[in-house]
Amino acid sequence: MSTRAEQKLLTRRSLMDAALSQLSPDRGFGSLSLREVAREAGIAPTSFYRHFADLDELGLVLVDEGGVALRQLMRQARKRIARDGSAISTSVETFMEYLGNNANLFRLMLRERTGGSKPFRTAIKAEIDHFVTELADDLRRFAEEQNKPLSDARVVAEAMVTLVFNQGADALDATPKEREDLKVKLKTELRMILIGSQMMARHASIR
Amino acid sequence: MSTRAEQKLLTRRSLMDAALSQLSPDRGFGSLSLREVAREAGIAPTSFYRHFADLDELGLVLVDEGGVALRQLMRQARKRIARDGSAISTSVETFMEYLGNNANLFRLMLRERTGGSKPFRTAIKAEIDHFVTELADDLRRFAEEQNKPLSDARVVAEAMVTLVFNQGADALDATPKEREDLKVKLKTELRMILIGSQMMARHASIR
DNA sequence: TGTACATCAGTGAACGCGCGTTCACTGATGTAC
DNA sequence: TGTACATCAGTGAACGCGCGTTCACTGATGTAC
Repeated sequence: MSTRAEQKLLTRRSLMDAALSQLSPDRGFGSLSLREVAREAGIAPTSFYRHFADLDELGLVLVDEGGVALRQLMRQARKRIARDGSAISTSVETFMEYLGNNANLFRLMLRERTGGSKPFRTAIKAEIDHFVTELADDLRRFAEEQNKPLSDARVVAEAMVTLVFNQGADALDATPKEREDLKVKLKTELRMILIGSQMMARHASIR
Repeated sequence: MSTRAEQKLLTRRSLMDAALSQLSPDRGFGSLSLREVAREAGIAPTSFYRHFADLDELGLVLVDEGGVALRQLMRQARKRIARDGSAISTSVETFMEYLGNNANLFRLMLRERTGGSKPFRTAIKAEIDHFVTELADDLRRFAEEQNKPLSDARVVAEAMVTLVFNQGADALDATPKEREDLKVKLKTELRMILIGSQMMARHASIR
């Protein structure tokens, strides 16, 4: 690749990192300004337009990155579960680890999921939907392997993802100690759903 | 009450309603402007200061109103459950009804819970925490009446509230048909948690 | 009840500020021959 | 390899805009006597 093109990619990266770095518990993507992001990235405001049509376009690229992170997370979790067993505990640990390493990326996904503009919400919903679908598949496979049938695997997956994401949002702003408590709570919640779903499947098949 | 004081309260109400009316799936409280709200309320921007120190102060009053709505909701649900039974189904129906009648008030509570400024998040968390505590009490009482012990009633209540609020946020932007599907899904999720918690309590007491 | 004064919700002009966006430009990098 | 030209990432000045906030004001309502 040529020097000029490489440099351009680096600047683009700076802009994306600058946007991410300005996110915080107090500030959502919607409160960023183009000039602020350019300033943080160390370029003139006008140069922003060499890379993105507007802030939203940059944001959508970040959402894509968030989706990639989610898929990595899922792969990692599967690998660890295959090795260590204990699906729920391992998944929660893996999720929290990813959360810590990509705090602002997840902040974006967690917050704009409800707060952002239409294209944002749509894009994030698509990423999460994909995640839910994969999780539902895993749950069905697990259920079959262990011969413990599940009722409404997709609903189970959705509920789990909702709980994980919400506790995740809380964990982002929590102290390490609180974070441990959140993990314990989250594992309990997921276990309840799983057991409940298994019981419902049993009763349904008896009747 | 004097005419002047009455008029002042009416204007104050107009400002709060104006702020609420500007909320939408696309626009959070953070994107409102004082001038916009004053315009919508039909007064000069400068008159705003006769009623609130700034927009955040108005927002916090709205959060208080949201808390009142939540407590009403809970009372209403209890009354109906006492009459109709079917705690989960009745609660979900009552919640969705309230959601429809106070859409923007709930939008505020649901969104600023994660997206807003510190005082906002704190205020909303306090309201939700209160709600969770009451729900946990109800769950324990129910469990005792029916002689079906529950494990971790508070965790159950938190999980339920998280799921209800999240589906609620989705329901706000959904068509009536989608809303019915959401209700069914939500009831299934709540049942899973309840059954799961009962099973966990049984196993814990056996051991 | 009538009068003189106090209160205060609402006003309109004015301010400085950061914003997004346009434009014509510069000068280093890349390309054709 | 050397030269002439093309590309294009980054620039700085300039624009109009809506914003939050201040200020001295107005005039209807309220109060004291």
